[in-house]
Amino acid sequence: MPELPEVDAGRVLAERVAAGRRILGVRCAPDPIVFEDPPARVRRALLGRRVRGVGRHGKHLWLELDRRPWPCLHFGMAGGLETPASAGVTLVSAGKGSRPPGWPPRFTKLHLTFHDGGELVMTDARRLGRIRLRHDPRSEPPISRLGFDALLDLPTPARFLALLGARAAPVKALLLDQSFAAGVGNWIADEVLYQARIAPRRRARSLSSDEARRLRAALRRVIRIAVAAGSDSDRFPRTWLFHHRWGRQAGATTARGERIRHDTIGGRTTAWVPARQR
DNA sequence: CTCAGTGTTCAGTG
DNA sequence: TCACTGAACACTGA
Repeated sequence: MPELPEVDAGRVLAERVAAGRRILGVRCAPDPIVFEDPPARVRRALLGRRVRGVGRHGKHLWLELDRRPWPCLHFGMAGGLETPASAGVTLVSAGKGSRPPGWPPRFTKLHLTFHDGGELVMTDARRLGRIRLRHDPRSEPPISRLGFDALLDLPTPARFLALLGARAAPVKALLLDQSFAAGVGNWIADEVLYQARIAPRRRARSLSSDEARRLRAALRRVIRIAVAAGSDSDRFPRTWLFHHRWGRQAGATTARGERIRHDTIGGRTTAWVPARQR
């Protein structure tokens, strides 16, 4: 679930299910990797609290409770939020006390139940996600170390150009750097570079002001459209590289028939189109 | 059985 | 010291 649009979809889900509700049940999986704090402390912090709202910065999400500390969630490579409805399970005349099949889901790490019967679950099969308690998430690591939120705090074109000028890394690596733009992950970085027509190995400081302008515009467009689609990739425009990048060895091509190349840049598999990106 | 993957961290390098 | 790179982490699914 991890790039900004999917985390924001999680924020919307949590807002709908949890905001204004009191937490009546807390179940923590015995997982010392995902839980930064002992489950007992997490439980004590959450039980009986009312959820005031849900915050997000980049790929980090947190619940704002009526008392601190607050739980902060990061979803790693494979984590996510679910409710019985979002899990595709329908409650139809289930017997008293019975649970819908497949609920709670496999790989559940944190399971919250609310006074109105709602439920919220964080899952993480790969265990690269984290659950931590913070008194003021925005002012404490790791969230305090993040750069601008790619949806809510995009710098002005002039400021964006200045930020690029300070960096020698390949622009692909810079886009993945969360202390630069919080929320951008591997597919968004590739999509943005494709739409901006900039080659991923270009050094950030080598971009012209026009290229920087295109990069910023593409970043804003991709993030906004993906968020507006509720992170449902079936609703992303068919022209996006996203839909074509996976065709690996079969000789993948874009919707316009251009060859897609796969290289490792910034430590990640990078899909790009040499015919279009310079 | 092997390997890639919507991520982050940290040791090593220049 | 700063910046950047690549391996490590952990586990599923192709």
